[in-house]
Amino acid sequence: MAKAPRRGPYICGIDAALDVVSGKWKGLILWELHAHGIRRFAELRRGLPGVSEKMLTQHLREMEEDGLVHRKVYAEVPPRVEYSLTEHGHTLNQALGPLGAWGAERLRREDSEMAGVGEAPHG
Amino acid sequence: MAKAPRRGPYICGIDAALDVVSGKWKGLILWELHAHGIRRFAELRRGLPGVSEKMLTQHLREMEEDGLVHRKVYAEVPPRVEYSLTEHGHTLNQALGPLGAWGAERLRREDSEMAGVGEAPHG
DNA sequence: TGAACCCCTTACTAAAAGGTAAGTACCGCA
DNA sequence: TGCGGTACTTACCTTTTAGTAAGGGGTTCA
Repeated sequence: MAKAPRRGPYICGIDAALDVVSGKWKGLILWELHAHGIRRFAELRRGLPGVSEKMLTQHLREMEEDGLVHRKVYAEVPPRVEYSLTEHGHTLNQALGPLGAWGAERLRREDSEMAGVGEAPHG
Repeated sequence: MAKAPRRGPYICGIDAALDVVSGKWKGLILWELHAHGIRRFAELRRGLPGVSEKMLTQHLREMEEDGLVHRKVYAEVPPRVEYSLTEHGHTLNQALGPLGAWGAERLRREDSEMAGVGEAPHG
């Protein structure tokens, strides 16, 4: 395997949690799965504009190892695989709520600054 | 500069927030600053076992650009620089609270699994 | 004189993350 | 026969992140 240099000795909970969600698409995957309950591979791919199949598989596998997503394979042809959040995945999503709100507010702030550029608040 | 490929077009708030805290030591820096209020460069370095000066400077600068930390330089000799959280830094820290709790619980779970390996909970 | 401390900066290198493109194996449709 | 769809895997390459090591310009301490 030679993979997974992650999962180092964590210094605190933030460390451990950030490790699990760091990855370009993991936050979005979590969100998609939360919003739709169950998604198939191709559905996730379409829901994540710009993701490559490699990255999607890779992230999904890591999240499965981390106990965040459940992967159900149907022994059919053509193949069918369904992804959904485990209970830990759900609680993680809830824990990410405040962070998402903070980020959204930050985006709003940036927009405001954008609009206000050039205006010197001379007072 | 040729730096900062970050700050890409974010898809959602989680994205925007994770971008700001992703970095090996940023979570810890946030925590240190939150716990102590004001810290000098060398104090932070001592508080983050294993961090290099380069990374510390780099992270601090990025967090300053992101409006999370305040950097106060005293025109003294020897130089003195004090770091503290801005208001956005404080709110970010609060938003990270639930995530930290989730991570801490995850660590506890891992410990339990470690201890419980080999025991089949047969019922 | 020399050493340590202060807060960095720079150059070089290694490792990790991510992107591109192609291949796999089987199906239904035209 | 060829195309598109299913869910991946593999190889190769680039970008990003992190680590190592050294220097710099001034101070106080021994």
